[in-house]
Amino acid sequence: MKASVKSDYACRAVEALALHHPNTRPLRIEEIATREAIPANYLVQILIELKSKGLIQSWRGKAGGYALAKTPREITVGDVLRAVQGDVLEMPLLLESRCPEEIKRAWRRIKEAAEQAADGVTFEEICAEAKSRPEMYYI
Amino acid sequence: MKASVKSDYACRAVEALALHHPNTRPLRIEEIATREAIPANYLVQILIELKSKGLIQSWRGKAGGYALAKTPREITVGDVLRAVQGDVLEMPLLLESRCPEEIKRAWRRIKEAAEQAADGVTFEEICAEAKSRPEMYYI
DNA sequence: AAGCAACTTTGGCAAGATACTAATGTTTCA
DNA sequence: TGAAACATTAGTATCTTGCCAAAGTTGCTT
Repeated sequence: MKASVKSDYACRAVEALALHHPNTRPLRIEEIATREAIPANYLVQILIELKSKGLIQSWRGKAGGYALAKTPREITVGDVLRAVQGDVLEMPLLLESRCPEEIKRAWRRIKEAAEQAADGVTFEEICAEAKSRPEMYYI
Repeated sequence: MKASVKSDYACRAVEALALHHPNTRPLRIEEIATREAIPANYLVQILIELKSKGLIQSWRGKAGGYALAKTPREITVGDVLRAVQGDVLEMPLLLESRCPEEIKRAWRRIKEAAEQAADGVTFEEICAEAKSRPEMYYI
């Protein structure tokens, strides 16, 4: 089981938007990409997914950009992972009939532990930590 | 983050050996492969890794095969995952300098939760569950 | 000492996933 | 109307996964 770069990018993008919150001016893709050192062309696709899951919203046109669709307190790392990769911990083998039930139970325990941990971290907390670090600049 | 088929095979192989424990006759690759419906040619490589990490032992020659190197109580799902994939939850992005510290902390919390869950499941428990299921046959 | 039955090692490989790039829309606003 | 932004789609190089298979090694048995 390995954490993907994409999931990391998604969390960092949401963090950038959360730090910007509740500023009314939306953040442009390029701004987020630059701040978080994410390839802009890739970030576009991630933002689309986050939007389709209702975590962020966007505006087109001249003064367009992105902003959170909820408060940072209402968004967890688990929400972001589910938006970007379907589930916090994907276990297709839980559907396999050849896997004995007792092994499946062990997998489920690990899956649920990871989910609880991910759902326990809100972006409000993440922002608080970011702001307490003196070397961090935010707007 | 997705659980691999390989990890599942590894757990099922160790379960087969644990159910056989403490019988002195070692289990042959083909026996394990048949019982757990694992491709034998792939299972070979998995067993080698489990052996190199000290979880199982083997004997060559005519009466050769595999057996646990410890008791089922001393082996956890976490041990098997670490043997087969290096870590319960691999997070190469924790080494990335571009990832802010507060996001890394969130990743670590998820990683540690998964590790604790995996380390909390011993193969003694798994065997107990297996033996309590009436449709399960073991020797 | 010969031979066989097992484990061991190595190499290869097809299919899919990952992490992008890029081109071309489409919408909004000045 | 045109520029600036988001949105969509296609392509793609690289890596990983999940295997197969062949050749090698060891130890027991006869």
